[in-house]
Amino acid sequence: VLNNVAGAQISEETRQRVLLTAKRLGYVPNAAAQALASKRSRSIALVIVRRPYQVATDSFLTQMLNGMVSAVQTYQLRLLIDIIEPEHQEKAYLELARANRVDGLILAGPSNDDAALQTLVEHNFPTVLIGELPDAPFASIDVDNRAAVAKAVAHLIRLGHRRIAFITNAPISYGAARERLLGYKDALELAGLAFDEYLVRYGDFDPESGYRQMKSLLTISPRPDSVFIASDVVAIGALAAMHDVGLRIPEDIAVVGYDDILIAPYLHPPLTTVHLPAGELGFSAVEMLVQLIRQENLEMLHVRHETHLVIRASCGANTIN
Amino acid sequence: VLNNVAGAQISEETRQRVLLTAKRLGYVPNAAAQALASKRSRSIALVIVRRPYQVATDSFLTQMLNGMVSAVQTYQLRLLIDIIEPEHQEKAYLELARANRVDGLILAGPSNDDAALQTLVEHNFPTVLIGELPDAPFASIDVDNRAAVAKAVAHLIRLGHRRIAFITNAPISYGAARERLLGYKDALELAGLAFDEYLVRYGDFDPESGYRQMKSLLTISPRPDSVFIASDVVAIGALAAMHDVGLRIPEDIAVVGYDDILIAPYLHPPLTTVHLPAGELGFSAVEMLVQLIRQENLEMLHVRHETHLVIRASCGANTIN
DNA sequence: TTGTAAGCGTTATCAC
DNA sequence: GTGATAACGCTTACAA
Repeated sequence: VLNNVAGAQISEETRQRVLLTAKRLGYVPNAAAQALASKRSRSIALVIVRRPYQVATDSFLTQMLNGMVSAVQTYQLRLLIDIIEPEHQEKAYLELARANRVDGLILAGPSNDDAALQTLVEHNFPTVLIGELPDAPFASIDVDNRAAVAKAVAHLIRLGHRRIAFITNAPISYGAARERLLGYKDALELAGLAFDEYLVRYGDFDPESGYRQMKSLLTISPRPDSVFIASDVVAIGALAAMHDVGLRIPEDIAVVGYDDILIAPYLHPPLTTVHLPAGELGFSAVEMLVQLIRQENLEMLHVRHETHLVIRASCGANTIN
Repeated sequence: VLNNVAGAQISEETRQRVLLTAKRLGYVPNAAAQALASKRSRSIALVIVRRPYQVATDSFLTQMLNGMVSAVQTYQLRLLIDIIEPEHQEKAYLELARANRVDGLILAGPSNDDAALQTLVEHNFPTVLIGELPDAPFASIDVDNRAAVAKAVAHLIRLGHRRIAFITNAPISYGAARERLLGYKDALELAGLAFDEYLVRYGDFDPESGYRQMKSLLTISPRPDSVFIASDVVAIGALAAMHDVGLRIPEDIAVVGYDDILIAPYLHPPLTTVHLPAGELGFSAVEMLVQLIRQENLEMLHVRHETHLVIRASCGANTIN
């Protein structure tokens, strides 16, 4: 009665009697016992492989988390969260899986060379990656980073910019950083502009890295006429660097970001940026994981969500994209 | 052997044999079984009572989360996270407790009139509140909001400001918002300045509310010469409103925020703000909860952390506090 | 120092 | 329709 089993062969009277008594007794099923007997913990884990302080600044992550929490609630699951440093990712999350503490895993930011991933595959443990990992046989959810950046950089070119600098969102060891850089190259090439390694800098998730790299870019002569920054959070630091030296945005230098975090419209100036559906990414990551757990067939092993460029004041002209 | 029991009366040889075989077999204890037998799930939950989108913008929350994750790792616990809308807070987290899914609860943002809190008390369930709740018999972790704001506003007064506006961090139904407003009044009173209800506006966690309330404040004539905003995130919106109408900060209007979120130094201009030790708050919330779970006596039922004013460009003169 | 058995609170299966 | 009983994989207490 309590579990609403499908093949219910129970008289309505008994049913009500059970329900009533359960309520009267304040009965709540014991989660551990359920998990033990059913071999399902009804919880999943979000594992973020990142330095903690880099998590703290990442409002994109928070938005994604919201989507996950929402999905988890609709599927009646619990969300466990773990943040582990890139160094000791060894088996940190393996224990979660092996101990059956969770039914599935959502991994954000692991790298290809992670040995633990291999173990996950061998045990056929339900896992969804945030961001694609080449050659990894995992379900993943992502956006087309390369195309999204190409489109945004093309916009800058269309506005007349020619010396377009680029700051990555993260070290180049991260797949997303590589993809975004490729998108930048694509756009340059398409416009017949030469790629200049010297206009590229490497951010590291936080504003401080953006500040530093932008300062470095500003020493170049002639100065870049615009800059694409592959993370809004990093862009916040870069903006500060430009303000520091009295540059006007976009008159002196145009800026385009990536992620469209919630404060992007409130920055000074409001930031033109590539919009990512953060919440939806989180939501569908959970959805995919649920299917995996239920052993249903996934229509798509790698889902890609749409992005679009949001034009605000930081890049000048209010052109339609 | 595996559990490293205290009264260990085991020959070193056997010990090694056990350890070795366990490793060879790839043995990992089943979490559910452990939880069932020991009546301890070794996990705790963080419950945030807030609209999801308001969580997404709140980088202060993220910083606190970091501290919690760190503490949870040192105590070998797991962290479950739940975000529930203020409306149906009814028993949402009660089930977590009653089902013994978690050993303890950290509650952020609940209000006094929450009936579920009462149940928690009755069942004597280990619970720590983020922020104090008057009359609630719960352990809590907080800062002295009132004194912190008073100090910051006093700083503005010392700089010569007289028409100091105030924007709350949240609706006044929140205790923290009330306390901070009281601190503002304290400072005014101490300086012999009249409190003017008309200079007070109510923020609502996000930048949009700050933008809106600041716009409203700017219609006042004569214009306020400064504004204290009881949340950096809300302040981001307020800054945008000031930029919109071409005000120079701090020349035309001085701004002081609250929280000292990680991007505060990178705002334009860098934001003077009350520093809260977000990570430490999170960390010690977990520590307190652990003591509660272990049934140890808490030295202090209500712990208050220190704050200090961080002077940056947004308030003008670079005075020592 | 080692071995044994009861019990934790469910689920799942099968007999009635 | 309903009731009984064996797992589930540990912890804990106690016997050897």
